[in-house]
Amino acid sequence: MKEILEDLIKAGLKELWGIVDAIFVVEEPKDLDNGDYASNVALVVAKQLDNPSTGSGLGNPKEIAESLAAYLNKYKSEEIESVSVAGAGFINFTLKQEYFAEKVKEIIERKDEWGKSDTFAGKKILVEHSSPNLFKPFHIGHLMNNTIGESITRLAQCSGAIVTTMTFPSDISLGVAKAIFILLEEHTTSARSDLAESVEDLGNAYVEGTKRYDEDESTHARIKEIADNLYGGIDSPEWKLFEMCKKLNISYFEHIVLKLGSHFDAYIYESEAGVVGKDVVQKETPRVFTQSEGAIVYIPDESRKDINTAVFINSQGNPTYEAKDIGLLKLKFDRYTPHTSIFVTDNQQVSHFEVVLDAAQKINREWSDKSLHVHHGRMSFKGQKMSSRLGGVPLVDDVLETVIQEVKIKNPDMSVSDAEVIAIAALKFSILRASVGKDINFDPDLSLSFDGDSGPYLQYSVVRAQSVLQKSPRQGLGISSSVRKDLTPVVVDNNWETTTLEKVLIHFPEIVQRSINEWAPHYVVGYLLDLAQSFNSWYATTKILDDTDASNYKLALTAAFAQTMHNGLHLLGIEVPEKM
RNA sequence: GCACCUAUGGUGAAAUGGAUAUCACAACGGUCUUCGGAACCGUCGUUUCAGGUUCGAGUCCUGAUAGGUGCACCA
Repeated sequence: MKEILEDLIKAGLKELWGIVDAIFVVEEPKDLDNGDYASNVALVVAKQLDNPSTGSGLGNPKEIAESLAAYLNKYKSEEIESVSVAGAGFINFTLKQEYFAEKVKEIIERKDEWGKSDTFAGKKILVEHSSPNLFKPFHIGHLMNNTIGESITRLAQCSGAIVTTMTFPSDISLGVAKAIFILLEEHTTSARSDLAESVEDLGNAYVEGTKRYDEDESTHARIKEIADNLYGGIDSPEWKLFEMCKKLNISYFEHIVLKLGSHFDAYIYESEAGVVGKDVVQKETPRVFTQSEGAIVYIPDESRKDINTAVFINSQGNPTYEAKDIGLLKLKFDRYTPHTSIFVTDNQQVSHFEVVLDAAQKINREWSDKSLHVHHGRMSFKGQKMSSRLGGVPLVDDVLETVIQEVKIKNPDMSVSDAEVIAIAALKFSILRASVGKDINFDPDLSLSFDGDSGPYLQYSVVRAQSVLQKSPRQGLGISSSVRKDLTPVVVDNNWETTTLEKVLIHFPEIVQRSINEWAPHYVVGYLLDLAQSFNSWYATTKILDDTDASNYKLALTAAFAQTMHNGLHLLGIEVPEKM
């Protein structure tokens, strides 16, 4: 519809003023009372006509809008009810009820395909997120990263791309050597049968190791020896233990990430990227990198005063984080040849990646041109309910448990899995509602509400709609059912007046498109809130199951709503519970 | 010190240079539910400051103020 309107306007501009190059938009109006689509074309064109070099001085937007609207009314396509002018010179289009009924039918028929775009059809997109620090427990920062990364992954899938998901566990560092030192000393590793508890032991060893290293210099020699053996992959008690811990951590990571709704096609470990990165950096010295004080560094050009010099290989000969990222870039592009390679980290790493990508661009242009760094804010905690371990940062397990308990207070009979689905929705929603990049101050006592703007509010609306559909005497109307034979053809009551719900429904694909263009899930969140609200309002004033109604339109509309909400929530990585 | 990011009702947020700045929470008042009240309807209240660009600025530019983050061998 957007394209139809754009073409119509272009034809009008050409016919009336001979303008062919105007840049204008056709969009969903902020307020749907103003029409179903709106355009700012007159405001834009006014400027152009006012320009002395192009002719007359008739730059009054309102008059232009009137002339154009008259033209459009004359030549409008059959779906358009009317074209009018409002405000400073906006052109508003109102569509006929037949058009909305047609869309409702389309939504029901297309099911999970409704809203899909073809922006990146057939293109390969690689998404990296959730990269854990093995040996450190999965904390609230990881949750934020995972939530945003997963949503971007799903947007990418929705864009028609062939998506590969990847994560980059940090498995090796001096810190890890410190932890291994403690574990070797304590011999506690094999004792625990519970996975979570074992992982907790490793986390504690990490903290303890850092402490011992700082307090007791006599440990340094041994810890350095352990680090060398780990970096070198040299067979030794520490190496065996390291391998075992790594395995344990990865299975724990997979377990928790699966619960959150993510799956990873590929793992590239930091230890692996370090070897590759060191090699690349050495080969590109002195062309790209420079020897300095025993280390190999990258010095940006004069023109890049905003980025810093960084060490890529330290004077010990070990690759730093920077070189590991160079290695990661090489591995990503060699293995997956992506059209776009998205990676998600927090804001603290912005300047780090500016340096890395600036250097990468000189090694292989593709590495920087096709990489996209999505960076999000940090999640901090107020609130009293959360126990915080690990230096004040709450762990995902604890947070999730706390929220599940909250859900159960509200509904004690609920199944564990439904409670978990709702708790995860509440958490993910509170992360995705804000634009990516903003810090979130998460206060579970306040900001994690189950009322109003919240994940459970969205879930509730669709659960209720599904419940109505199931109670209908007609069969097979739900999302999960494969046949909706009683809803097609959609029969509309002659006296039906277009509702806000229908007006909101038709814009879903445009919103999805915008989220893909900007890799910004929060547009979907905002839209789904509008959608749920208009359904709830409509629901409150309408009897859907109505024996006196010969048409099936109200059921069809309910099904179309449920489908759209379902598809939208999927993009956010939120599932719909059976009951709530 | 240098660089980057942020500033919107009491609180948390939204807004593609466009229409009367949109939601929710909180507060106050209402719906009295049999298709699910985790709902619906209403009241209250907002763009840090000073300039500038523009027909039009929360949005762009300059400066100030406040906060956050990063700056050589950690990740």
